[in-house]
Amino acid sequence: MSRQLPARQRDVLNAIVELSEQCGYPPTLQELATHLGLKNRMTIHQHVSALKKKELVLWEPKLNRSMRVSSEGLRLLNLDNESNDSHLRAVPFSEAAPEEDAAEADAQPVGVPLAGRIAAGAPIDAFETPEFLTMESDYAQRGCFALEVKGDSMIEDGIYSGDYVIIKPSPSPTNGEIVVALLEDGSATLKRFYKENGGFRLQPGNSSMEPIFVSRASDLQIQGVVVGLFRKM
Amino acid sequence: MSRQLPARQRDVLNAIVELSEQCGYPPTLQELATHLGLKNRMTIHQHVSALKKKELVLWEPKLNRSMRVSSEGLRLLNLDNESNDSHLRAVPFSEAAPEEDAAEADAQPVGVPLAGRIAAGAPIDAFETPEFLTMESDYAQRGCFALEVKGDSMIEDGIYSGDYVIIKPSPSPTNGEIVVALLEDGSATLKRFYKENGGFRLQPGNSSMEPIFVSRASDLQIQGVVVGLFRKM
DNA sequence: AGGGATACTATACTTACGTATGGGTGCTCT
DNA sequence: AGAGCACCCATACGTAAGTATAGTATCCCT
Repeated sequence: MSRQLPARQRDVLNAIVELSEQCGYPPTLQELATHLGLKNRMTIHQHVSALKKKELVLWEPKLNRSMRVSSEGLRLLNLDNESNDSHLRAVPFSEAAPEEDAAEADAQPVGVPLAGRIAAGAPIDAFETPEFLTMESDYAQRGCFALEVKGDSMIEDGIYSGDYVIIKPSPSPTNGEIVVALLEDGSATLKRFYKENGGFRLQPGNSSMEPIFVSRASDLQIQGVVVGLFRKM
Repeated sequence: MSRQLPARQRDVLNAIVELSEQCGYPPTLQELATHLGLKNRMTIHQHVSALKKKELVLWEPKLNRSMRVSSEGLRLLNLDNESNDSHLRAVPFSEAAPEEDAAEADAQPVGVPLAGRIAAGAPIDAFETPEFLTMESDYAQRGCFALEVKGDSMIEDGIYSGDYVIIKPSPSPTNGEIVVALLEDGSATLKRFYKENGGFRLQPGNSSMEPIFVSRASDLQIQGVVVGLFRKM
């Protein structure tokens, strides 16, 4: 098992993600240091170097703000935030950094310009709502992952084969949510989740398919709930 | 009309977008300069300052790589790339920059980790496909915008009310594509586009609705074609 | 003809970023 | 006890980035 990341390195990884998300661009070593309450950049330099060697972080030497968390790095964070929910945020000694985070000021979402609303028959408010539609900014950096859908089990909910569903890891969904369920035989499906009569019902969104009933919780493992859907056309 | 952006400023705006996209982080003034074939950063500094004053660019003074194109800036680029297709790429004097772009090397997409494929009944390849699902990185920075859908005109194509469609501006779609059509009466709809018999047919994806026929091209304006769909759940 | 906007250049200063060097403490393992 | 790791610190250096100042050339406008 190649996993066994030192606690502080995971904190750093987390901080990179957080700061990148907040500012729209990756942090510098100094910003990371003050964010984590450290007095010296060199400490961060060592940690990030270690993370780079493990290929959890992409980092061009000598290049300002070139840090990015790799695919593996993000997945590792997902897993950790899931299983280890009692873990404290970060910030080792001083709970709040003494001076305010300079980087924390100008948070602004990155996204696709949201031009307006298109109604069937009604006029379009062309370019009147200058907002952003944020997609991966909301999900990518924090806990979520994507799955490609194969099959028609949720077609009546507008989830088609070939779509991508965004999954937020959550072992205990509420009734009616669409979940990724891992069954006892090792198969995984996308179904609507209902807890009832002491058991569970997994309801497909396809009237030609039958619901699945699971009585024992140990036979059912919920990987997460669907929080978004994306389709390339 | 507040629009009338000097040609070179739009080039700079474009370059910011391109380089950001390529590297995953915003460029420096120097990188922009060499990318545009300029010998001195100061030129870029002036242009970006102008862009900042017009609020087309967000830029923290003295902060490395803190440039970002604003909402207005992106929209402006969309419009320009659309209407002014004869415009040359950039690069004023020397067509190709003499030295290779240092920033151009390590392009790597940013996105949601794509964990695997979920099949109805088949086992999930849990965490075996370490790729990324890129969403706004593919669209945001280059020409596309989003619209929120209201109505059921495309429900049989899995586009529901409340979804967001990603639109790529394109005045001349090919048959069968889903387009945003602006009709002569000022209304806008989402329909499938067919050019036939010298006229146009706009086919809803809803069998309880009738297609719209338009005979004169001047009565129909295509805002763009749907290249993606996004749903928050 | 003059004013102004656009566009580019050169030189030089200041700062902050990345990095090298050299320590320090506490823990675990053998 | 010593080796090794995780974790932190301070100092110092080279360089690249942002910026201030100053100057040139072209074009358009009234």
